[in-house]
Parts: sequence; structure tokens; C-alpha cells
Amino acid sequence: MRKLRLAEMRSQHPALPTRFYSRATVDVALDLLGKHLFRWTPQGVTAGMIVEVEAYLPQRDPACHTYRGKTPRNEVMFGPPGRAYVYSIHARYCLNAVTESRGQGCAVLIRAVEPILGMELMQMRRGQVKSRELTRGPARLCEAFGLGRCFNGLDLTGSQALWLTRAKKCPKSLRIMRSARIGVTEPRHRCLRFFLADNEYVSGPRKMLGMGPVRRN
DNA sequence: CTACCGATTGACT
DNA sequence: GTCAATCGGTAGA
Repeated sequence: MRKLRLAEMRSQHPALPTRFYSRATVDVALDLLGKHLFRWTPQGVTAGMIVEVEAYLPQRDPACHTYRGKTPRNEVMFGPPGRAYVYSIHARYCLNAVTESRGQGCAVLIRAVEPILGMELMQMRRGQVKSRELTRGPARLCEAFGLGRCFNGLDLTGSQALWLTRAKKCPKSLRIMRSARIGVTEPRHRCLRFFLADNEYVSGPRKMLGMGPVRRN
């Protein structure tokens, strides 16, 4: 029964393929907005639409975890694209998708999603919080989706537990904004945070350095 | 082994 | 808006 539901879920919402992730990190970041994150457990399914991301670039990006070379912590980022890079910070976890090609050391941080399915299960995992706070922030969404360090290195294109998909209905002309990345202390502010305008699940302050609309070709 | 620190959050003014 | 709790990763003795 459960297996059938999972198979049905995966055929209706097929995982994004490796070629989606094997592109320039900023392009992947922009295209991840509006995509859906699915999480299956025996307890049920949780899903959300990605509304906020940040790009961490392969070269000359002092804020990127790979900037000072390979370590046990960041080695997944040097592996094949389409894998989950889960790291811990301040006693919490954050989820990234590895991008570009093997050996580059770059990823997109998924900072916030808008809940679609399984809000009750998210509430159980998060405890008593306002529904708006369920998935607003990288560590909050990981808790709501039941993600921890054991998901580091998971293949997002082939996992039964966690995957990304295109939206069933293509959200017409998303209004995308950009700003400096949150919590990143770097001398030069590159605007590598991207988010959907006017979405209440986007984290961070309302105004940020360099904030403005993104023009897409 | 110890010391420092952060891609955060939640509580508080 | 401000601030401190929190703990794994990392560097260094």
C-alpha cells in the first residue's frame, strides 16, 4: 500500500535529471525557484515549492565552503551534481543541491519553501510554531522535512526519500528578486540570493543590500 | 586534546 | 530592530 503510493507519487512527480544540475550554478539557482521538493517517509509525504535559494560558486567565492579546498565536511560538493549537500551550522542542518560538474565544488542552498503537502507532519516535526514559520529558513525547512546529516551525499535524481520535481502546473512568469546572501560576511556583496517576490515564506529582512528584480532572457 | 567560529534561529526590546 | 544559545567542523598546540 505504502509502496504503491510512493511509486504513484514518483511517477506523477518525476525527479529532475542530472542534466538539470549540471549547469552554471546561478542558472540552476534561478531555475530551482518554483520547483517542488518532495520527501517521502513511512509516516507520509511532505512537499513544498522552493521560494528562496542562494548560489555558492566554484571559484573565487570566499563564502563557499569549498573556498579553502576539500575537507571531510565539504567533499560531497566536489562529487557529481544532483547530490544533496547537507551541512550543520549552529546545531542545525541546511540542504543544498550540488551543481555544475564533478570536482568543481559548488551548490545551491535551498533557503525556504512554501508548504504544499503534509503540513500536519511538518507541524509534528517542528513543534508548536506558526504555520508561516514552518519552512521559512534553511534549517527550519530541514526540520519540517525531517532532514539531517545522514542525507549528505544522497542522490536527488534517484532517491526514494527525497527529490525535486517540476511543478505540475507551470507557474506563469514568476517574479524573481535578487539580493546579497544572508548571513554571509564578504567584502564585496555579490547578489547571489534569489527569491520569489511577495512570497510570505521567504526568510530574512524585507530590504537587503543590492535588492532588485531579476531580468531573465 | 582545546579553542574558535558560523550559509541560524527564537526570544526579547 | 538586537542578542545569545548551540554544537559540529576545523585548525592548531
